[in-house]
Amino acid sequence: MKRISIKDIAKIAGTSPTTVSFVLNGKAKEMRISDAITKKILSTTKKYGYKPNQIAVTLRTGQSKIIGLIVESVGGAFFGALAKVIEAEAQKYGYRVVYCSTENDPEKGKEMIKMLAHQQVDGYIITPAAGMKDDIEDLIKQDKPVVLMDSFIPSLNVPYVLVDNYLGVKEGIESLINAGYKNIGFVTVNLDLIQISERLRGYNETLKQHKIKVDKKNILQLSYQDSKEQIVQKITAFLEKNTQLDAIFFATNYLGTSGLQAIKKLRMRIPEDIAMISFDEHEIFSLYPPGISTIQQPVEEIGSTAMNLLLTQMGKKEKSSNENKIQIAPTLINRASSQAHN
Amino acid sequence: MKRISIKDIAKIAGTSPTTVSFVLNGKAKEMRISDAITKKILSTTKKYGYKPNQIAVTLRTGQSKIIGLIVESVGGAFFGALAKVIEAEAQKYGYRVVYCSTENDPEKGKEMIKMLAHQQVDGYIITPAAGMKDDIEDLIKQDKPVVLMDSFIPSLNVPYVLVDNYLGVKEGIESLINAGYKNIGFVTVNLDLIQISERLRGYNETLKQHKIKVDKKNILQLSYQDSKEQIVQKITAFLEKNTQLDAIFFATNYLGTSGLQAIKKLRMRIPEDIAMISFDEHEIFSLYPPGISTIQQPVEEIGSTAMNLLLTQMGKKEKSSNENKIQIAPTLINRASSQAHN
DNA sequence: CTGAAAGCGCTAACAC
DNA sequence: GTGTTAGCGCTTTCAG
Repeated sequence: MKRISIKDIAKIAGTSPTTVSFVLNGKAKEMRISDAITKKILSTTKKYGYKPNQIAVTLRTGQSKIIGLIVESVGGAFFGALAKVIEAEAQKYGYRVVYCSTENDPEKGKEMIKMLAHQQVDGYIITPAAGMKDDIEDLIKQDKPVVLMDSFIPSLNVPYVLVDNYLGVKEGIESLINAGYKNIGFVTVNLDLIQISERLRGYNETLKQHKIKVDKKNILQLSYQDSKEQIVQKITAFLEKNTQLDAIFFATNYLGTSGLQAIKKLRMRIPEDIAMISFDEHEIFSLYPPGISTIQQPVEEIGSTAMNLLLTQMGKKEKSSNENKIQIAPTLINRASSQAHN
Repeated sequence: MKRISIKDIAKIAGTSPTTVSFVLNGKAKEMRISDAITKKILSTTKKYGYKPNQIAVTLRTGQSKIIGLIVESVGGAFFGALAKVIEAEAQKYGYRVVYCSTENDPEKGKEMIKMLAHQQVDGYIITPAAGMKDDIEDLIKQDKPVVLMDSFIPSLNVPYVLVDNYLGVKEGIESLINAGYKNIGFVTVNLDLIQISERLRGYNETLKQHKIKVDKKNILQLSYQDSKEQIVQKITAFLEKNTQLDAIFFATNYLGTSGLQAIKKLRMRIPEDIAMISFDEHEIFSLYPPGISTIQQPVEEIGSTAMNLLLTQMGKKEKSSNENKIQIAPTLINRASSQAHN
């Protein structure tokens, strides 16, 4: 059973491919095709379940109606929520979305960009890693619409949207300070990404603003290469050594869940022995006793903003603002893990 | 900056598109193209970074080299792990994977199939929902390779791979019985899917095999429509009413995590007040005190098996076995939540 | 050994 | 109002 083509439809309806094409693309009015033939075409396409071959359409028009979404990882709760809102928004404008993950490997990221380019993708939403700069630049040179998300590349003049990482950490640290915690540790990772360095900056500067001396040994910087077990191991050692800590801030949710394991292993109580806040939400944090405070990213807003920036670039949507470098304020979810306990 | 085409390369290398195509597709030897011109072509393609336009290739060859993966949800840990192994396997054979999610909505599932079909996808791996039968049948009629995963449609003769749901529940229930639990509850959902009904069958039959009377009021069947809050609410009520229960089995991981919340709300201790096992792994289960036992699906094996079945159908891989309806045994992860406590 | 040319299914300028 | 036709970029048959 071979697929039916526009020619077949034309033949059956006793007309030409042109007319069929016009009718199907809603240009019947414009081209003043007669009602009779319009109806005839519509009914035969319906009857035979004809749908245009998108590949041919793409080749002919140069428009694939596909948007490429390159994220760090397609596992993960962040991606799940994001995909949903981006897909919904895209659909409104007749676009589809294809997902790719880089697993934080710049090589893989570059490859994904190339692959999407060969597939003639119309626009890109990218969570950029360090090594991807040149490839993103190439896209720009080719006039391909690009939006960066969750991070950005300072030297590149490309629209982006991300959470205000500095502000998020600041709010978290201040809430700990206000609850009476004095020795706040910070666990982060050695990724050379804006969002990570902004979080560290949030920690350092907030402490300074509150006249608290920043002590290097209160900061643990893990390697991205570390396995989950290694991370737990290192956090455990860190907590054992730094008994002066009465609170700890984790810069990402996977650090936070690893931290939870370490704390559990040490049989420390939260927040009595150590208070805790993690960046990024995770189902575990709401469930794990006594409830872990988090800095929640407004995922939906990030997704829809990214999509809007992209659609604007593609000329599908009115510019809603001249701003195209956007930081969105996160929300501090206050659970028991960061409360005072006197 | 327009993209460079095969014609341009031919012109620059002083040859014809044909020759370039042959060289690029590794047919230089076969066609006995001279070494000199082969080298010339290779160097110019490299120099200009030429890559064939996949859209044109697809149109011409009818092969998109893309596999469509339709799953229930692209959030979720199951999907994350699955995507990774499927993508890796696909890449070995020069295929790409595009993901779609149905969110358990048959309408959306049908739409996704159609969409992939218009994109000329070469093969499908589908997690089928009830309403998708006709569309899957259409695919078969069009000789499109299809593999079902995680579930199957009994009336359809299509290769599939899924975990042995019956066996998984059986092992879990037996481990509870062996630990001395007598009144084992079962929480499930009203989805009309093979894997769900098999899990219930596992519960019913295992009890019977151990001469335990199956009591209807020990079974809670939730609606798929229920929100997370409603589910927690209903499980809470169920536990409050059925105080005779000393253990409970959750048929899926989202039921399990909801159950955890209910148990937490009721301040019941695990396993002292109630023992627990959940189908499907989830990060929470390893972390939540005292550790929740689970029936773990061998995600990697399911993914690679599905991929193998598909590649075999597409004639890309030797048949490794004549069996194409495959059930894989799950693993019982024994944590403290299902241990005896006397 | 290499190249000309047809054609995959569709759109759209241009005819009539 | 409707049809003819020329490509989009590529592969592949067939003819040199």
